[in-house]
Amino acid sequence: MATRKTDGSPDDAAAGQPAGGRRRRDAAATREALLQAARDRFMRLGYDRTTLRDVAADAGVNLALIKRYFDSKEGLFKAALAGTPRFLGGEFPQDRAALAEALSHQLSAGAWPEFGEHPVLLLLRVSGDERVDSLRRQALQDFSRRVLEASGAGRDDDERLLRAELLVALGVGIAVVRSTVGLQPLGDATSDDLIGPLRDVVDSLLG
Amino acid sequence: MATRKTDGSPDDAAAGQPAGGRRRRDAAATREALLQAARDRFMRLGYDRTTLRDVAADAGVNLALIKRYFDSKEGLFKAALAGTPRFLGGEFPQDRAALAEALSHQLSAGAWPEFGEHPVLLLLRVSGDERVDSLRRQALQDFSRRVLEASGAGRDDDERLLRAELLVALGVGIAVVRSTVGLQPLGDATSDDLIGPLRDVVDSLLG
DNA sequence: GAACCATGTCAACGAGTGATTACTTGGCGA
DNA sequence: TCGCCAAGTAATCACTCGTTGACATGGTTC
Repeated sequence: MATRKTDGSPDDAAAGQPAGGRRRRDAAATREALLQAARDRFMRLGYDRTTLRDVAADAGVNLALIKRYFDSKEGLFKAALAGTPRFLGGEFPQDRAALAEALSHQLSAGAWPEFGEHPVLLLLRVSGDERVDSLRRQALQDFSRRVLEASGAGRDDDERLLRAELLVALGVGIAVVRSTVGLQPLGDATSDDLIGPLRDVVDSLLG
Repeated sequence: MATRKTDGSPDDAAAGQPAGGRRRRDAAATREALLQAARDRFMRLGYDRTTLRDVAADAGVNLALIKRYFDSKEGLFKAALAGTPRFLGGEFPQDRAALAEALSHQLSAGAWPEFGEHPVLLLLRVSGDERVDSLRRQALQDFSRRVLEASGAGRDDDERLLRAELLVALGVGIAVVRSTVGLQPLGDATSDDLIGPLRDVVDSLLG
């Protein structure tokens, strides 16, 4: 279904090759176009429902080039994972107010326009391959660890650890609920809508 | 892969036929065994990675019987969905303390032993078929609506609605995080571990 | 015991998938 | 201009999946 465009239609715009005159043989641009298409598909559909033919079609590129640049579907998935930006930016907020503020922005509708959905969803998709899945788990645990650190919880404080993880779970849940059910008003909530409740939650969990 | 057991090995124990002497031709038991195996697979692996051959093998039943009893994979999925028990029991708790109490039990590790994972996960799996997915969405929205009612929010109060939905998101997030990442200590948290933090969250969101 | 039908078995199909190979083409350096 | 190699193409293979129809068999009814 959707829009198959195996024809040479010039909508490989995603490539990002700067010059106006688009070249035809550009390995870097091809690779990038594939990556972007792959991230989009993997995030929206998950690993299994994403077919390499569709990714190649989205990127306006021949199927066999996926093997050339990423070797396999698994390789493509790994590369897509690796390109996922760090959540909550480079530095984590260091106090509760800033944390709530950051969360309300990161979790608002329409954040991550270049991803369509919240990139954390990429980390939830089961690939079926244990090597890939462990990579996935590792990334999500790293994320949690940073939230823990930001919350000021020591490694030894089990209760505070649990509370920080509940905050992570809330973020994951928001992204999941929004992507799978159009639950309103949460689905379209802006950062202004979220900041109040999130501040309350952060305070009650980590206060 | 896995354990194919097309032979007549007597591990159709799941069937639940009461008498000790297991009968060989028992439509109801066969149907139930298929349902149970299907729920398990769908919940752990999602719709796509669940193959009918594996479900049939788990149930110790011939593949073609799925068509007989459920007509198609979609039919099997629908039946599995329909059998999902209502979350939070028959009556919703009507005050915040009771709600926190109920949530801590429903979301504790090892609840739902007959499902393995929290059944809400079944509602998050995309099937790819729009008719099935709308069923799925409907079920999850019904669930949210009941939480809203329990929270005492009126339909007109958008902020309270949002706050109740955040509570739903938290529950979903806990189930998802636990199923996809073994995040500790959340992964093994008991209802005793959860009750404190959850009480705080419920109060801060709906208080 | 015979007829009959629900239950269960078997083997195969067609579609779609990831993977792979042999081939063609474009563009750059000498 | 001419090789040469990276970039891109087309075709196909091997395999798994859901689905299907023809067939076997048990057990109930008369």
